[in-house]
Amino acid sequence: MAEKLTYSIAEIAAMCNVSKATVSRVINNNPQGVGKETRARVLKTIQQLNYRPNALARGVATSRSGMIGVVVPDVSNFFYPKLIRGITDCMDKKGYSVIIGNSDYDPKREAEQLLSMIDKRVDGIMLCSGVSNREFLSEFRKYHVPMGLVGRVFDSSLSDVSITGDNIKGAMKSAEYLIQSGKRRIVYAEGNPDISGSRQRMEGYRKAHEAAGIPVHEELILHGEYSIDCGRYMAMQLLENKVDFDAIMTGSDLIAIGIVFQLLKSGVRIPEDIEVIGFDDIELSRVIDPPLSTISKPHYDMAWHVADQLFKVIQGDPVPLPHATIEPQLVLRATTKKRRET
Amino acid sequence: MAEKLTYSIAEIAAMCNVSKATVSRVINNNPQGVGKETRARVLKTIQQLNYRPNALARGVATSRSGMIGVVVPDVSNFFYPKLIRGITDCMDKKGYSVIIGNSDYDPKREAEQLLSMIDKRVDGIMLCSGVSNREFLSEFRKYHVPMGLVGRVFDSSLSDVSITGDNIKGAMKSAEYLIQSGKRRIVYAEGNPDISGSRQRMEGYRKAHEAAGIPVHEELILHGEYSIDCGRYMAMQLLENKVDFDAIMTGSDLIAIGIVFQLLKSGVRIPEDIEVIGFDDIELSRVIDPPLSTISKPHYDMAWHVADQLFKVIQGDPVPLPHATIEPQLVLRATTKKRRET
DNA sequence: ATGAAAGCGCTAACAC
DNA sequence: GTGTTAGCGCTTTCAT
Repeated sequence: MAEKLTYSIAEIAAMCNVSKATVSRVINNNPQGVGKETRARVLKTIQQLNYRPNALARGVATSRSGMIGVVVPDVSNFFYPKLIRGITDCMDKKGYSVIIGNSDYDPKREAEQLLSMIDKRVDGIMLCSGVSNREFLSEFRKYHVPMGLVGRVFDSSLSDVSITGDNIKGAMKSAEYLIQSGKRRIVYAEGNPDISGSRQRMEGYRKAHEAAGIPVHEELILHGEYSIDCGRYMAMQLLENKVDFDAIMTGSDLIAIGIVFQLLKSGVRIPEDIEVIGFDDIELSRVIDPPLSTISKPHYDMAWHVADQLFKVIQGDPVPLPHATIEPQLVLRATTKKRRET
Repeated sequence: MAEKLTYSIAEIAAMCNVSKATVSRVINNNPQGVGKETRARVLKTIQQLNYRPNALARGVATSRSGMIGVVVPDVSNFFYPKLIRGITDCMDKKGYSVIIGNSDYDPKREAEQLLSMIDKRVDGIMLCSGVSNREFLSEFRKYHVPMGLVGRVFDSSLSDVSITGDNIKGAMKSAEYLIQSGKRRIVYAEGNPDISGSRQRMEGYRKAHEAAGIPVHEELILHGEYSIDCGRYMAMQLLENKVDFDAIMTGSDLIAIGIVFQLLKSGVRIPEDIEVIGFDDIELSRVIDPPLSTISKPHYDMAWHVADQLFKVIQGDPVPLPHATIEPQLVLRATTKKRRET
């Protein structure tokens, strides 16, 4: 029946013949300091009027907004939704709202998003696959906002909590597996080489070769972008240029999926002729046909974990292990041959 | 060098020997009322101190938060990220931040998200594939928050702007195409039958049959959930129960994709033996192999459009055509046979 | 061009 | 148990 947008604590107070303080106590479920009977009366008119406390006002009064910011490169990239869900699920449980922003891998946009969140006085920020350089990030720390990083490491001063997959080990596992299977000309297909993760995986690829005492052929190293279409294109190039290769590993499932589809289309049999191993284990990889063998990290859980840690930081609780790195697992599905356990 | 989290307008004012009002004028780029020289001075210390205006305080003063809320069933469902991107891209351009919430198709959770956004005093709400009943929605309208609906229609009083694909026509196109191809036993695989979109598509399926004067076989109508795994299961059931069918249409691409993969795996040839048509045209459908024939709506653009309209509502600008319904297109890819245009 | 002051809706001492 | 009061950081009207 209300004709107003929303009532204020003062109006409620007036209607109940109590002070604003009392109403405040009631809406905050403050057990102390308000009589059973008064509380009931206040509660009732709050109910009737559909009163909703103003979180903004509360925010300026307490300097805690009840919101946290999440910035990702692109919500609509297959990789990020699961991450976001991990964060929102965790924060939901804590009573926090989540503001989201896309950077499109552009440091300038990332900075804008971050700053806009500062303006909103978010209580914490989760930065996923950030592209900012350490100079900016260290500048940014001046705002003293609790900061969680997922998918990227820096010196620990640049974030309060973080988690990251061990890209080097992940890529090594992939390469080692293929090498042990007898492969000697393994294509390595990666996305943007400027991203730290790319460089680390590349390092893993090289290390595995080195350890096995077999040479790396530079012409087998491909760079493009993190997309299925790019994978398709890479596969076409490999075939067209009659490149000599006996296996493929990638820095991203999307690339691997594109490669698999394109190779299959060209009559290459997978895994009989060529084995392919992706990286990331996005949901898509499990549901496509053939299911992709890949390097797996528990994204959802990782994101949840950092969000949970970030919450502790916000609360001022101690966080014993703020910076975790988790070792990815090789998941063998249908794009690699079945073989006995070593 | 700052040791504070953030400065206030008062501090800036003091340091510059001006009043808060002047600083306020400067940070709001108010062209009037502040001398060139004073403005420069204020701007300089703002710069030096990395001052950032407090959007919360601004919000309580102006009763405009600069945020809009978006609620979807599940960010990590393949269907929603593109929608969200359309909204965030549009709102970003307007200078708005976006708060996001998941409902998991649960009216209770949806209500909680909506209410939480009211608390945050969002300037508008975009509800995607909402599951609230009209009672709640009409109750909710009491808060007078500009509301945009995407993917669902109600009487126009329940939202300020909306867009929706014509589910009936979409399903009819699908069914008509198959019928004209000579199919007489078309499986219809749908998700949750309680969702309005499901019912509408079902209606399209029946109407097409009716118009063609061919009977609907109830045993060909399947219900489950909107997922690939469910599609797989449905396909197995069809085969196991030796159901007699000659084509399949679905209410969701995810279901169709699951069906296609499973059928292929069981040796059914697609499209030679069985043709399959999905619904929605999510990105996934284009990139998998075989690419899925489906009913297409431009999600990203639809979302952007409603967001843009919502912005107008917020501004108080007139919105000539607040409620749009767009006709989906049949997109023929590899899960239907090539045939001459009719 | 600039300032003083009231007010937005709430919280948090402190007093009674 | 309840009220008073002084902020929180900003905008905005009205003087000057």
